[in-house]
Amino acid sequence: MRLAMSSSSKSIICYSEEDTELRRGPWSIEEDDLLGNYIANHGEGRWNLVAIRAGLRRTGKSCRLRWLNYLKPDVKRGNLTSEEQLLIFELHSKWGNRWSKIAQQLPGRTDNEIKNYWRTRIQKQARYMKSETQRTTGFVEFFKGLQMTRCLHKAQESSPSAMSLQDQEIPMPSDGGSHYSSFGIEATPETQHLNQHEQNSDSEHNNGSSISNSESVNIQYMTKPLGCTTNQFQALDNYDFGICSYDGYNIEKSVYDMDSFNLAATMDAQNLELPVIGCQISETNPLYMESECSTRSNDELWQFMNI
DNA sequence: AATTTGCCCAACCGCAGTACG
DNA sequence: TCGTACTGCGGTTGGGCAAAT
Repeated sequence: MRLAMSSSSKSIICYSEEDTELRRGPWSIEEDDLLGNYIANHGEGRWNLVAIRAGLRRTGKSCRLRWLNYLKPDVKRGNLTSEEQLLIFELHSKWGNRWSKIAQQLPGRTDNEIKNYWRTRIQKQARYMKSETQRTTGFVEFFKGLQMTRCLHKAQESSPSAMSLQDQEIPMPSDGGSHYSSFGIEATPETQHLNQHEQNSDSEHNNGSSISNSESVNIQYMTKPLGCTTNQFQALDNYDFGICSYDGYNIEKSVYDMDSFNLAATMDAQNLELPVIGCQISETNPLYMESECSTRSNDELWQFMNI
């Protein structure tokens, strides 16, 4: 009789040598060795056979998962870089929860890892949105920021030379709009309001477990387009992407208690019209976007509003 | 020092698509 | 064509750990 035991109580399984009961829970070093050695000699695939022939009391699915998420040599460890975070954000806005597809664009990162990463940000966002003061502004402002992001991308794609966001600078008010000046985004009343809102949220949340200022909306960073160099992302290291989990409205209500979030009323209050097709660039200021783009997010937003 | 809370991550589950006999 | 097995994917769970209380 052998006793297989891990720190997880659920994975304590007693079995005799002839016992065929499948093991569950965390993998032991011995199991990792068995699987790794087998795949090194025979290759991947036919996971049920792998499990049997490697002498593992695991399902094929379990073996596959362990290999792909942990044992595979090119699996990258450690925190996601700012570039990776931004790429995930962008790809998620394009593809939604297609984690495996997103993971393909991030060499060495697994879909599980990306999914976990995103989920933690979703949770942060859910709590953020639940905050009474955020309820009337946070989501809408964030959504507008997201739309500006996309507009900037589209504008860059359509006219890269004219849209050199790094080189151009639009004069901005000395306060209120300072968050947006570095990317030449015009400080609309909404953005100024947002800025004020950020300042308010500092005092409201910094002394508790709620989202800190570093997790609140900062369009300066959100609007950073893809394709920027590494050093241009340095600031991102100090800015968690928590707020970027704009899909927070997809969160299951029973889990995140989003019942109280009256988005429809919020939209009405903010005169945010949805959906608006297209992305237009102001003639007088090429860097100012008529800020609504038709996006998947809009579709989801409508779905959310229909809940 | 003890307890609670929140975050992170590994692993499991269920489902859908595909391959194959 | 149908049934079964296998594979891959996205959603979910629960334990470990550190920070907060």
